[in-house]
Amino acid sequence: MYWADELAASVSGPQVVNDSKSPSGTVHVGSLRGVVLHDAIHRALLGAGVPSTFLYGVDDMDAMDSQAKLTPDAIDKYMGAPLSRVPAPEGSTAANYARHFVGEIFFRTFEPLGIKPEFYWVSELYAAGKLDSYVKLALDRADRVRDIYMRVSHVDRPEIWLPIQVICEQCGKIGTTYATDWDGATVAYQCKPDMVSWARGCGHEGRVAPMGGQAKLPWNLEWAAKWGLLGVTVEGCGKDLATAGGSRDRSDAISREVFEVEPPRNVTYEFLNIGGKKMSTSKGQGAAAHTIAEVLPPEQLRFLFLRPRPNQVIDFDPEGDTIPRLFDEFDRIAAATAGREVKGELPADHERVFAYSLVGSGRDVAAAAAAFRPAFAHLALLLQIPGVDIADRMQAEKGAPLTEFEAAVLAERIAAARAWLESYAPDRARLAVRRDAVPEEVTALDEAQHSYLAALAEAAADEKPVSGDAWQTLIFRLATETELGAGRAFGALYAAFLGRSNGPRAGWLLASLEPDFVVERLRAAARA
RNA sequence: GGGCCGGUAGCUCAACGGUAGAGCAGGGGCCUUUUAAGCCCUUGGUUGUGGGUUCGAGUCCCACCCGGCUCACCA
Repeated sequence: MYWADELAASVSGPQVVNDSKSPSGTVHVGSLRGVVLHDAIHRALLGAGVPSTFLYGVDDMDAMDSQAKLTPDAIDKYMGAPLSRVPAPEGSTAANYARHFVGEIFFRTFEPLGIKPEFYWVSELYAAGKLDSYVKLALDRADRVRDIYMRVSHVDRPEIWLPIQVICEQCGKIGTTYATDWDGATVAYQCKPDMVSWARGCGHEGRVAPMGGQAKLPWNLEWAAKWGLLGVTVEGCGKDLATAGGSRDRSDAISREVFEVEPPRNVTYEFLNIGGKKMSTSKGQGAAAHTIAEVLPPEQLRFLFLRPRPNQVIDFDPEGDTIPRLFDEFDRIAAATAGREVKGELPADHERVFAYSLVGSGRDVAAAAAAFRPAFAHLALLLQIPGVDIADRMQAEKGAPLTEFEAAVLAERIAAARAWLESYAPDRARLAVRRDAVPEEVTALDEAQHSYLAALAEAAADEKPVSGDAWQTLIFRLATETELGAGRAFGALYAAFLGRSNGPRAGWLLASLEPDFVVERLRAAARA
């Protein structure tokens, strides 16, 4: 059984699925894995008749700790401040930094994927006082928290340490304060200049009631507090958090022992690597979620994450064959789901994988599976040939007019193929006329082919064919006259202009180039 | 050091415990005005190593070797 269905079959009662994101930097594709997985869980629950709510929270009370996106003068002022209080980058209309990066950019990728969670912002939960009871519990039971840190993770907190992070009343930073002395209503705190290396505190000291948004719980406690407050029953997390003695273990223990709430079911998921290496935000290119979304239509993007098991690493190399292969594999699974015979082995639950990859849970899976889908690589090549009516060609391939759905798929794939050709496609997928020089592949041609090129050059100079048809006729006529044969004649042409052994309909290709260039190249290639 | 994932054809990968497969690459074949941007055929394997469970193991268990990521400060 598919893992999400298995999970759905094993729970009882209404479920609350939660996922969250700390918005401190650019959001890359890997971040989408959790989103898609949680959506699949949510859909599996609903499909099994289990009432389910899907929540998505933004941890925007976290301290700003990435200066990559700040201007130099803003670094000093805002590093260490809660993300909800850091201004958005210049030019953005968003209310703050978190709203900009998550609200304006990341969330935009959700909708096309058919993912519609209920969004919430943690800073608002604090401001509304909804987490106050958890803050109080954590402070009252600080000794238990310290014990858990020690026992679960071997992290030693001094006795005066308190599980609370106060926002400095003077400089507004949260990453630089150290709180002590909980008296049941207020804590003392110091805003330390050297608390952390990445931000400088102002030195202010004071007492404050850590309620109503004046302070936040440290990460592990905040996580557990959200579970309690929102009644979360299922929440997966990346393997970095799920490691033994790591974040998840600490939060689970805090949930049970400090807040006395059973933690949610976990689904640990692996990372997505780019070209075998871990994703690097600094490298930028190819990693940002919204960039990949341009090259992969929603169904393929969902499929990317749903085809492998959650705990399997995904290697995504946009410059390799990952993208075309993803389309082909999707189409293969679709064909299998439609009951057609396919080559190769299928995953055990291919029809479930296919269904969950579709955008929108209400869709007719059988009809979607049976729909005509043009092969991605084929499309990418057709796009590069001058004068091809793709819609026409596709209709001919299918043998019937495209349905509205199929036309939409086609449009989606054309856009994706264009984007792919522009940014990631390897040279061998690109059809480029070698304008600079005669391709060296020409030297591999035999004497008959060289004479053919010479003969064609002279015939072309003489007859000046203009249309694709005229060129095509000429090409064939000479191939026959010289007894070279069409195959080898075309091979010679492709070598001379493209440096490859095959290519698009040669007549139309040559007709799309300047006549002088064509004749000159034919002559040069004949001599090569 | 702990955790997770992987090691299967030359390459990239697939395979509810039930005859080890696909794509690409390689080899062979198929065009007289063209979906050769295609199609057909084909070579290729001691599934990292050693044990164990089983009628049966790529798959489950144990140990080990190699590689990758991750955690161990913060979130």
